[in-house]
Amino acid sequence: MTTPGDDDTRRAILDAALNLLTEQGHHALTVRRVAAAAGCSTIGVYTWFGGKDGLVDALWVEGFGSFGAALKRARSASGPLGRLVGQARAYRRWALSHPSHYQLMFFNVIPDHRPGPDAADAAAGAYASLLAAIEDARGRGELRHDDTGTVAHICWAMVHGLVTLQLTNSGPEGVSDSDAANRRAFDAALEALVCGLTHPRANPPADGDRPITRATRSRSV
Amino acid sequence: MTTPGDDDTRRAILDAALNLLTEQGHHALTVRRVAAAAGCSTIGVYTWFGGKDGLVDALWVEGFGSFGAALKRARSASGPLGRLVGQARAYRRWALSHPSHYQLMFFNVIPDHRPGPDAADAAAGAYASLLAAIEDARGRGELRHDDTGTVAHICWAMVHGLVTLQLTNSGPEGVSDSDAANRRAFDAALEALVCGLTHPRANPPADGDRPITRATRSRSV
DNA sequence: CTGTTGCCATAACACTGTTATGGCACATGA
DNA sequence: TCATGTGCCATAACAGTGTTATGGCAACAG
Repeated sequence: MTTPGDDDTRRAILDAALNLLTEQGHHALTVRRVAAAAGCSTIGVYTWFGGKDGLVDALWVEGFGSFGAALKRARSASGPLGRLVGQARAYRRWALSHPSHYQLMFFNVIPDHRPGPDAADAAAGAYASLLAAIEDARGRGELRHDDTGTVAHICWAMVHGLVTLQLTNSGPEGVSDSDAANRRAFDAALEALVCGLTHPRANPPADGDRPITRATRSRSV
Repeated sequence: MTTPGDDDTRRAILDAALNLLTEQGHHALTVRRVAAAAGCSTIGVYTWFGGKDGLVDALWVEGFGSFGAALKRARSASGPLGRLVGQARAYRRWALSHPSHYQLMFFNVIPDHRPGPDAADAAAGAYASLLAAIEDARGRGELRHDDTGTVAHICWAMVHGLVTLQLTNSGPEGVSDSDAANRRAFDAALEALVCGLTHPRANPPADGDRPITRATRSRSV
């Protein structure tokens, strides 16, 4: 790995890739198109990034850097779990502001791409501020649950699911169609989740179902 | 559209595609490979499905048919929103039993694929049973919210987010690594969400943040 | 018998990621 | 100064992708 800054072609390629990603979406992320936009041959992508996977890894690092910084900058909202709620809003704001980048990082949109160690480190850095917010809430006694990892998993899944439904225009009703309706649903979901994570347990868990077994997997749907 | 059953090559192609999808994943869904497995030439995919997009649409119809039937068959769990909880468990069970099919339907994994009308209808059929379960809970007075669409959106987002984190092995902590830990997190999330959707509002919503504006979109991350 | 229609194989096109070949510029050592 | 090597890169090619133009063959209609 060369020190950043001494080679402008590497930066030109990365900028061209970012440009194509945000302007035209992930389907425009072609080695030939990136190289043409950067003003070099396709071989430049291989000398500087090792191939398309390495270029996507660099986009991961850039994306999770910006994403994690946005989470760290998030202001606390009022009410219990205020820091967590502020991060959830910042999460949504970043995802809706960088839809193509978010899909690149979370939607498995590059076929057979597995993030390398640098990309995984960048992702872990973004997760860190979420864990810090939960530890903060735990210190204040606002949380019902003991397990920080479980609470983080639940919060991430909720916000990721909400953002995903809006970005893909899917989901049961036409909520995703309108930005205002989606924001109302987002606030309602946040309120319900905060209520469920802070209230003392009122209804016993209903786990009367049998455990999931992988043996039920069937070939033909 | 020809009537189903009178042409065995169409069925052979569809079966071959299902086989490749479940056995080797979506990256094996190649027109040439599907045709070879079905014992015909690549042109068969075009005469019977109009191309790869049509074949993926047919896989959508098959998948949402099985998925929606599993949701309709879901037994009610005990406790409030019992029918909803039962559907959530059935949702997770189907997704984990058909991971490749679920990714095909929800992960945007086929580049530039937009579902056609048949596929969209099949998806809407799966959503219908969720809406019915929520209407059922509303009739019993178990729900705090009035808007059925919003509640459905929240529930779908929660379960979809949880399933997605497990299928992609992502998320903040190592919860996704262990199947047991993931199931515990799933149950905890369900319990918290049920609590938040049924309890009377205790904590006022904390929406002191400014509304999201699309103008904040920036090109360079 | 003639014409039309439906199904399909062959071969090609444009595109993708990747790499072998080779050339050029520059640094290093004798 | 000259030889050597190293780093960067363009050209062209490879295998693989979705798609389609061409044409052949069988079955049915007039």
